Amino acid sequence: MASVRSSEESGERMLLRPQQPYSYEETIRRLVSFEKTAYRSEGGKLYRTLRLSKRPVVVELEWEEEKSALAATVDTELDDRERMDLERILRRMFSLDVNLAPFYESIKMEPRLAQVVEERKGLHFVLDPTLYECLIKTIIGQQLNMAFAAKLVDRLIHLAGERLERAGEVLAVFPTPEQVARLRYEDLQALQFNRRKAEYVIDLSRRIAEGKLNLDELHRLEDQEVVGRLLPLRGIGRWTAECLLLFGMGRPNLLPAADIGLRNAVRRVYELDAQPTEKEVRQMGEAWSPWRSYATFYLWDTLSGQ
DNA sequence: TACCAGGATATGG
DNA sequence: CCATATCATGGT
Repeated sequence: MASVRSSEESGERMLLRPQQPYSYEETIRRLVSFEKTAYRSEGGKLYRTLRLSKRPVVVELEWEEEKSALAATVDTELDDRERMDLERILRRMFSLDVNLAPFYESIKMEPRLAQVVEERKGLHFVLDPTLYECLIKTIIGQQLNMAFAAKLVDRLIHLAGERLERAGEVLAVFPTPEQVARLRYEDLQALQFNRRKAEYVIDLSRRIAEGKLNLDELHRLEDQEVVGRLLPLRGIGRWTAECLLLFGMGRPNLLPAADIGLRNAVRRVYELDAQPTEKEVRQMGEAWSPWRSYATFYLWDTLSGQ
């Protein structure tokens, strides 16, 4: 994909064309309502810090309507490797290469879900840039309402990550495992983490920092193998492992059937008298294969906002 | 006030 | 093996 160097500033800008159908508006709407921390939204532009191979940068994102492309701008000059890095990261994060046409075609058989999908045409997953970030954010989000969970994530980032300045504003970078490994449990308790959650987050980070756990190895495993590999770790249950497969890895056919949010959404969309059981959700979800992740994602989206 | 949040674990039966 | 309490806070 072409990247253009601006002559006026020292930064540069690249254009990334997504697989259609793609709705930047829908995708960002969900992101902004759900992720109060990692992204900063201002005047139609979105800011997010990302780690390239050697250094963190602030990336400014906006939709370029005439070219139907995502425009990414950084205020620093990138070398070839960083440029390729950034493009790869963004294409993956914003699911730019995921073709939803087959999903939309197959979902026509499910009228109620088809309605939900129709209202959100082009909505794509936004993945976390790293499996580590995804795992930590998911653990923090366990059991908590999303607003509070976002607050805790924000506090962790500002405590442990570097700070970058962009247009007079300070943005924190999601910390590395090494940075979190250096914290004490009490540091996170002071941020209103409960003791156990402070242990989950720090112990996991230490394990990774010490080289005893390599999350990137998970990429080559099947879904169920990934779950099996993660379950023995303290603080990671099935739900958390599945969230990693969804929001860290973008696996297409996951169904977190026990998830309380999904069950509430299914109840509403299918107008059931009672909250369906995990088993019932699993049975209904058979019909959504091999797009169960996206079906889940669209159902989750019915919960936020409205 | 009570109860639930896009859970996981420790403990007791 | 199953049931229940616990967590730390915000929203309803």
